[in-house]
Amino acid sequence: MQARQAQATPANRLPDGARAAIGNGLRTTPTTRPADGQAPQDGLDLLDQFGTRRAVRRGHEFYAAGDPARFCYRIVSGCVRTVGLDEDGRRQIAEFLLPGDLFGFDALDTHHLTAEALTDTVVVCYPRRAVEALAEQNGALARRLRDLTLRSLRRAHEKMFLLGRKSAGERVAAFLLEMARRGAAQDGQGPVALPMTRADMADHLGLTIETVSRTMARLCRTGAIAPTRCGIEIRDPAALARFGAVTRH
Amino acid sequence: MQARQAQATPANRLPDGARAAIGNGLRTTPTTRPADGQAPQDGLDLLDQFGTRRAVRRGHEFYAAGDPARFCYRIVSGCVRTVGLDEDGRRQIAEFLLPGDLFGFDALDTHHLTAEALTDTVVVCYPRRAVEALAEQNGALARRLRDLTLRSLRRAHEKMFLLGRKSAGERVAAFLLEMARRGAAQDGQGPVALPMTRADMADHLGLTIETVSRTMARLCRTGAIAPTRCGIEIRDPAALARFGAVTRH
DNA sequence: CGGCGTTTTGATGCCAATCAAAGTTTGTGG
DNA sequence: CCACAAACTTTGATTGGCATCAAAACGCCG
Repeated sequence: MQARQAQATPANRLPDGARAAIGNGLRTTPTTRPADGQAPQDGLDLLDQFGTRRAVRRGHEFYAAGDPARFCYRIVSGCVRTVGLDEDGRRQIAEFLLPGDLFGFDALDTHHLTAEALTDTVVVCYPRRAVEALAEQNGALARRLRDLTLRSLRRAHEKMFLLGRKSAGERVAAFLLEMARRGAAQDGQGPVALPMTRADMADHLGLTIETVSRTMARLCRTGAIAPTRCGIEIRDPAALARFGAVTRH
Repeated sequence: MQARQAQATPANRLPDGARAAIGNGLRTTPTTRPADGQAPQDGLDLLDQFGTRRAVRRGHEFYAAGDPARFCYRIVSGCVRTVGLDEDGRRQIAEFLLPGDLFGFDALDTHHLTAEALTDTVVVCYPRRAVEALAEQNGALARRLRDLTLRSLRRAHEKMFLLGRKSAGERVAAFLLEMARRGAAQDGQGPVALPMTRADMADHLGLTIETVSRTMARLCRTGAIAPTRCGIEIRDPAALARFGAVTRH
């Protein structure tokens, strides 16, 4: 795969907004969302008054499994992983979170996963007490929080399907397409930032690093994707979607 | 699929005209929980006034993936599975639900899984509109519903770990221990009902029927469990918990 | 440049899938 | 109540996909 495509750095080098402009000054000012005069339709807007900005360096954790759940977060920039670990050191990454995503809301009294910054990350941080208190009184917010959790649950079910029933090829292809979609990819084509390591992908997809690497190499050879400096570029979304389906069986 | 449908449409509306013919011989008495004078600490108690009893025969479905979410359910007796299916016919069973369990609450506008009765089942059935309306006004109920979903999410994450990182032996052992725990087993010993088929277990654990069967046979040979008429008996919970750990690697 | 962590690539092995068939249980109809 | 068909389960033989082991190539940062 080291075919090192010459055109590796065209003008469109910025698209991974995920990792652009991260570590600049961390203020702790009460955050207000991108100013817009619209009415607070989204119950989550209510939280903003309690939010404080916080920067976390790559590799550091927001909270660990078992910690009392004191804060919830919204990502401003950067990338986060939620990790489950077992006594043998086996790891399962539940989700990768990108700018705009919320995390830490999936807790009862304590967190059951660990949340770590994949890259230098800036978040808005909400005290859980405030969230709960507000939700108690405000139906819209409560509703919104439940929706959030329901969506998360739906994704988890899809992931269970992926892990239980899909081949390595399908898993990798599905993952790349998901990242493309979430990375605000235009029409499914174009560059996709992959700020995580192969080990992270492997632990997310229930595979080994070697299998992930081999599978991506194969995808490159078929021309469905091409490697870029810090991610890939999707050349043929349809081929990518078909992949695994052909390999399997 | 078998004929077994008494097309009678009783007094109360059935959820879905298409598949309406689910319940036969169903009374529609307003349900009250086992009478107890205690205050309604549990927000869910509020729902009882809206609940109606309904019987569904084995193999029939409560709702299908894609259906508008009109009802939620609590199991009185019987057993239910929530199923995800893909175009190739591959199946993933998200959960088995037992008496006392709730299901159908994990929906936004439509259900994304199918819910089917594993055995003849009796449920209490709550109109979703009523649930939502009540939750909008009642913070305790809203909170309770979110907790419910959060617990479900936590289980889903554990299942992702199981599917992504555990061996066949560990999966089967974990499943049996879980069923034992949920079946109100005394101290983890004793009989465990397994109302589902091997195919169901396989589709829940991301394995094949043959592998499930072989693994259980091995567990029987080691004396950790023993077969019973319609399930198993756990003879040695510790050995069961160790199983897979020794086999793996 | 040189050390180190990550990624790629290759060789080999093993667990679980697949293929196949016998054995058992369940349900149906005579 | 029995006979038979269909579905489910078990067991065996074989294959194959992914893990594991191993080492080279690459990229990063001091």
